[in-house]
Amino acid sequence: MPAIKDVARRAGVSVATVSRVLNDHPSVRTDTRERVLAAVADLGYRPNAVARSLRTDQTRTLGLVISDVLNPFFTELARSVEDAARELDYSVIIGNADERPDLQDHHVRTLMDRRIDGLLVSPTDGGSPMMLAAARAGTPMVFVDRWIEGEGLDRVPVIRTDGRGAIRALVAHLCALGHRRVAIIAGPAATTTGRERVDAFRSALAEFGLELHEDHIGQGDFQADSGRRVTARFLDLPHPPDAIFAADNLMALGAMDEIRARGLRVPDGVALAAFDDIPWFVHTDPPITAIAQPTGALGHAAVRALIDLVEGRPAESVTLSARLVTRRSCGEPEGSKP
Amino acid sequence: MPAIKDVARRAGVSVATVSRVLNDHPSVRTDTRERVLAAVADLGYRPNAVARSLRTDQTRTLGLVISDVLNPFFTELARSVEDAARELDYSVIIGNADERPDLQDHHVRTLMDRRIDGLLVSPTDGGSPMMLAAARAGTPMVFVDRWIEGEGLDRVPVIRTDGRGAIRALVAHLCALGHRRVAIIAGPAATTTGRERVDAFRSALAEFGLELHEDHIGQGDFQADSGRRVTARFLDLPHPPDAIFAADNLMALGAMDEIRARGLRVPDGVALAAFDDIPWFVHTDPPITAIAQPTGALGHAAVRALIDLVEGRPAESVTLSARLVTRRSCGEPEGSKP
DNA sequence: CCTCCTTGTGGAATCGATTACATGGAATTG
DNA sequence: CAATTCCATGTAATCGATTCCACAAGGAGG
Repeated sequence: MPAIKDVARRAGVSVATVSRVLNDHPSVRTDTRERVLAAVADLGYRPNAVARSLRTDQTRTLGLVISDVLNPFFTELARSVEDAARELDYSVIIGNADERPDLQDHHVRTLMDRRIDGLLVSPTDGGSPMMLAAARAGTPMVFVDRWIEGEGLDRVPVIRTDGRGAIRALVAHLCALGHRRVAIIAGPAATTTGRERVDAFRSALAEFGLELHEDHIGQGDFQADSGRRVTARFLDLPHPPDAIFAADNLMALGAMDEIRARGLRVPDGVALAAFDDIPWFVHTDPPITAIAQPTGALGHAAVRALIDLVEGRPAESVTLSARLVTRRSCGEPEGSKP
Repeated sequence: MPAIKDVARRAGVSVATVSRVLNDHPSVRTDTRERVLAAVADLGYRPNAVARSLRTDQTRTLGLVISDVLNPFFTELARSVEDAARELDYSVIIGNADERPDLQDHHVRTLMDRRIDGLLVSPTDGGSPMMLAAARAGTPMVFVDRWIEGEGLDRVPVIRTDGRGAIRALVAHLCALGHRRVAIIAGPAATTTGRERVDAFRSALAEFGLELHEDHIGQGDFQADSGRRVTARFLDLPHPPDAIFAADNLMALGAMDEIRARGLRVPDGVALAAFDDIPWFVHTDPPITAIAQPTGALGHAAVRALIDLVEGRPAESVTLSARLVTRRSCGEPEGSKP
């Protein structure tokens, strides 16, 4: 693989001149520039990004650590992050934490070792030593979707969506359809989104004069299996709920599984709704009512904030709004009854 | 961020000694080693991977270029590749080509610029100049799932799954359930998997005395929308098929959509099956019969082959077998009739 | 006691780029 | 026409590691 000195030799100039041509520095005579460009083309030369990074102390690379690649919400997020970054000539390295704090730390560590310019994290868990270290070391850092608190982390912008409005709309929808005993499959209490969604749900219910009974809060871990388990517990209750809200898409799928395994139908046996909309919800039976996050906007905003930080500009937290997508899993949509 | 010379200063030794400790070279006195290690811990020093890569000419990084991150098959593949690589102390940088040759080339180029040690590709399209260049430059390279032909590419190992057996089983299953007019939603002819699946399907049908009519071959592009379009065309035929086989999961979803939009039911109105099994197929109505690839094994085998190449050992192509997962979308499973 | 080998360590070259500074020639100006 | 400025280019330092080579000290063997 040719290096800059090979190009220099072939063009009959010094490496400095080649470098100047490559970074289009103004003071290079046109004919020299052309000679260099010709040599570059002849040799198929491509600058070594490793060497360049060492010298300039920037990699034009962003790290993205997500909690679960297999969750369509996160792969959509990753995709939009990559799109946004590419437009600004940055690359993205994705690390999948698989909801495991140790893996999350592993990825943050290797990303830091690679001297990425900035870090985008959707943290799995509260206590991450490497992330604190990264923040303290002054690495530009932005949280997406979830965030954690900690010393030195209060300056980190958070790009997230506020589900309160949509959750309120969902509760209104459930009420309108006559559901009264509603339950929630919550996410891990260690995650902000886990806690928030329960809170929002509880207060929305209160507004409608309903109560969220302790028995009707199930602890899940954002994975399908936990949705199944929690739903089983709900359905075994002497007074089972008539509507279940899952705090993420995977747990909703698990819930659906369990409901169907018991020969119940959605929504007649029990209504179901989920946080995080995904393409597959259209195709399930029945299509699932869900709260959709503006994933694309989230990714773009996160990249913009991070690059602002990277390039020395201040960045601010952004909160977008989720919206309710009504389908048939809670009962017939309003307009469609005779 | 501390560099090796800071550690050296603090430990009162030269950088050479620090480097030796870090790479545990044997000839370092125990007490020196401890002094250095203490300095490393005190400063929270981490070696700069960029500098190390420049010097050693290896990045311990693999590139993975896939055709569509939003397709669960590929995200599962990416996940297993990352798992396998991590076990061998390699990182993975994923590039999403989005089924676009230009994006694929972009990713191959930036990965090469970063001097990754090896390249894993599931190519989108036949004519990729950068991939040919990479192969010619001697970059270790392995194809997964799909592959392309070309000068210099015949030495590239291919890690794939052979669907013939499973497709034969699927055809047998369809026949047993009384389907006779079967159709296929094919993938792009430019991809090997696109062509292969049609061929295998056609010859399996022939074995059972059935013919694959020209009208019953629809051209898709591995995206949901194309599945919908092709299915619409099938159902508008004077003699519409009574079973549809989609060459990938996304197109199957599109097909399901169209079928349902017309008020038809699966499998009574028309049977449906897909290549590539995904978790969601369990949850659709009805659950979809699919051909499952051993994705985890595929990823592991691909990484193993690539690292063999990287470390100078020879590597061979591997072909695994897919298997049929019978669910209810083609009719009641055999044993369940009274 | 001298030579030879081993062991532990430091000095300096090196990887491939970028960039401050030096330099020589042409152009501009008084 | 001499002095000054500017333009195009080259020389060399630098980034942070690894590693070859040199060298000093200490032990073994004759």
